[in-house]
Amino acid sequence: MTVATQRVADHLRSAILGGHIAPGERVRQEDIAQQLGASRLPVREALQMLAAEGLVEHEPNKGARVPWLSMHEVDVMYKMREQLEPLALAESMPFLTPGDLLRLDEIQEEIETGVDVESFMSLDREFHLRTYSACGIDQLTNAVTRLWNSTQYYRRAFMQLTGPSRRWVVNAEHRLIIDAVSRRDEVDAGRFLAGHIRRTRIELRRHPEVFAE
Amino acid sequence: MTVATQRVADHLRSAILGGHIAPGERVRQEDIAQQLGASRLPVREALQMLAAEGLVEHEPNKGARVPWLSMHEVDVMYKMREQLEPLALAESMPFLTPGDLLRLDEIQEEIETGVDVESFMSLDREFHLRTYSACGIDQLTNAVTRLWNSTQYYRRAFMQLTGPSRRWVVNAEHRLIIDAVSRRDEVDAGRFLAGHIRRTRIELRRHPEVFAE
DNA sequence: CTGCCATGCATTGGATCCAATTTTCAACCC
DNA sequence: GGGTTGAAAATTGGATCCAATGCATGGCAG
Repeated sequence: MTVATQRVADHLRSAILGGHIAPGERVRQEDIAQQLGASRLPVREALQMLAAEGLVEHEPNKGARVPWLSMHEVDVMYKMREQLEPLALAESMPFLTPGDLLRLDEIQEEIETGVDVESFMSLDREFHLRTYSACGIDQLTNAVTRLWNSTQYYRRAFMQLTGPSRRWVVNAEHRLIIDAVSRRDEVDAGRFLAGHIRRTRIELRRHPEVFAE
Repeated sequence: MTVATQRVADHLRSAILGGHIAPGERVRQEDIAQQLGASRLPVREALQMLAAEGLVEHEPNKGARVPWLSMHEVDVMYKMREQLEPLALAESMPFLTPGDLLRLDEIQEEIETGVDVESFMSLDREFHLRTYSACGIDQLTNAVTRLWNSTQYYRRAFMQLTGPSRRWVVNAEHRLIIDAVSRRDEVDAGRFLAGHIRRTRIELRRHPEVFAE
């Protein structure tokens, strides 16, 4: 079961995260199967996984499609991030090596060179998620990753809309977080991280045109 | 796909939550299929869903089994609950009807009659989860429900071990929460709820014999 | 008697096939 | 001309079948 199913699930996940399958769009089993040279069966199993992750919706006899999220839904998901990510960072803190800290710095330096939207999205994602994975608690990292995945489309739409104008705020916040993590100050780190997420949420709310309805 | 798969998934979920399939136990596809009078295919798809929910682990060519959780994992999951459930309650608060509040009171009264472990588990679950579902944000209620599901086995083992001795603490905390919710005081309600979960977590940590290793 | 290897059984992984439902599109009636 | 109804095509749901992998038992050699 697993090998083909896993391949298909990974493919579909990155297709959705990459914006190649947009909200509202239907995912036909046969299409994906041919595209990957597999039968429909692994595709169906992969779709069940993605449905459980919230990346697709499944209606009986109608198939799978990527769901639209309302602004309110995304807003609440950002509030969830605001609660969970400081916890994830605190749980990871004891396991972060000097090498991890160096990598954080590298990522941030690259972000500050003023990369394009796609590169920024990928680097920003790594900046946050790689840090959390050190805690080793799958249930926690999975929950956070799911929140990132489900909201990725709207984050991209927002950034394409606003451009890199307020990128300097992100940089300042990231630097504060890096600094606190380096000092192993989990209270400060959590505070800065929560503030960072909170500010992003508020800014996102200023652009309702990104969402459904 | 969905009707049979959903049936199988629901069946397996309640079998695991009911303790009829314990951690470490293997879930054979053929067994479940015969048990429900279906073919193996819906079973396989249901197992993918449960795997994504964390209720089973899937190893290639070896099949699915219910995973053991370490004390540390459960501890972190309780910390996640401590973060998420106050948020869920706050988001639900505006949508709670007088009827909902009445139901909360009913449940708590029944708990206070001194029911057995199984009834308590079910009533306690309803007390918490039904409240949150009013918020209407699937991503939030699902996340919380998953945390309850994954830790249910250890909660039951803990209660069977300690008996109803400290049930009065739960009752007092529930009453505080009900009262705050009735007053529509989301700050107090969140505080009491977080404290309730936190105390449970600490007490659970006193019984390492419940966990793996 | 013990440890290793091989053969056979059980279980899972994947593909193909058929039935059921939905969707599309066109003809027809108002 | 627009809306409704019908049938055909497309798509999904479910079952059966075959291959591949893992596990256990038993035989053989040391």
